[in-house]
Amino acid sequence: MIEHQNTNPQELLHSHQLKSTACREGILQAMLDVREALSEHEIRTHLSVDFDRTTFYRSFKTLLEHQLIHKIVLDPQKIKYAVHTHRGSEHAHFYCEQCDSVRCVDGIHMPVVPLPEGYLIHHTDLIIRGLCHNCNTNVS
Amino acid sequence: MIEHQNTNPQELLHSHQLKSTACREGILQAMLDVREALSEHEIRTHLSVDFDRTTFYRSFKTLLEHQLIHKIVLDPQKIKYAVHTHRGSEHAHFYCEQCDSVRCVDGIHMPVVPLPEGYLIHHTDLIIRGLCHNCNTNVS
DNA sequence: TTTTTATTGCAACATAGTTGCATTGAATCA
DNA sequence: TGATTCAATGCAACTATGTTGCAATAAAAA
Repeated sequence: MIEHQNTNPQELLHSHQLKSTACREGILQAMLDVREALSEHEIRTHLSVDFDRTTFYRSFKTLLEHQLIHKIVLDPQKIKYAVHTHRGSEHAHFYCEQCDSVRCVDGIHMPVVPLPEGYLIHHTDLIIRGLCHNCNTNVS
Repeated sequence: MIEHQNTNPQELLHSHQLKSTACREGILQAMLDVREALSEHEIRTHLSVDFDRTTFYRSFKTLLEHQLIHKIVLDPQKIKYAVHTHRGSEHAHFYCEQCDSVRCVDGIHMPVVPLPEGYLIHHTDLIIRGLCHNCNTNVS
């Protein structure tokens, strides 16, 4: 149930043949700490050191390419990143429209989509939008 | 199978109690002509008249709010819009990673997601990425 | 410890979208 | 038909999310 509990950023990076740099480590550490999908801004505020935006995005790109993290696109101005855990690569994401949190959702079998002849599927993204337990029950 | 064949932008707008303006009409006309989800740029090049970007985005916003169109977010820099047809509001989208086209996919039953107690679902987005028939069979 | 190669920071640029404010235009009223 | 009214438009400025080129720097290997 609990992923990467004993895994630190350095180990993660080295196991993927990636150099261990401050920015990459910071990004991974933030994600491992918070256990929710985080935006660039959220990661930035979580870190003590500051990095140039370019460095951040280059780190994201590297981590994405090597599948250490994945990206959840909620809106052009609302992007979140999360570490890849033991879950299958295909899983859904729940987005709470009130508290703005994104959580990975296990136990989903992606729908079998009846596409016309000749279509090839590479990947399927499933985003569920609504209210999380906390925001749904604590009605203001 | 063919939607909005005899529907023109003015009728669409009036039936939704919206003023018929040049920009709104243009956007809808482009979508009805092309029958694919279109980006702002694609709509812009399809139109003869030019509008300010602000006007475009305000028109999108209005059309979205009144559910005449819907938005498909593929990436922060890759956004498409499509007219709402007779399909149910919940349908999947197929994105071809080669030719960059987005098509609405019918006949999908959205997966029933086993969320923890207390969660409330408002909407589900399903995006399938891969190669369309044309790009898959016409291999270069 | 030196070398090599990848990472970093800076500047500049691109796309997608929003807000405030003055002006114009669409639809309604008389 | 013409005046009125409120919404839509255009402009300027700003935000978030990226990307690219280039020189300086740091990480890992020799």
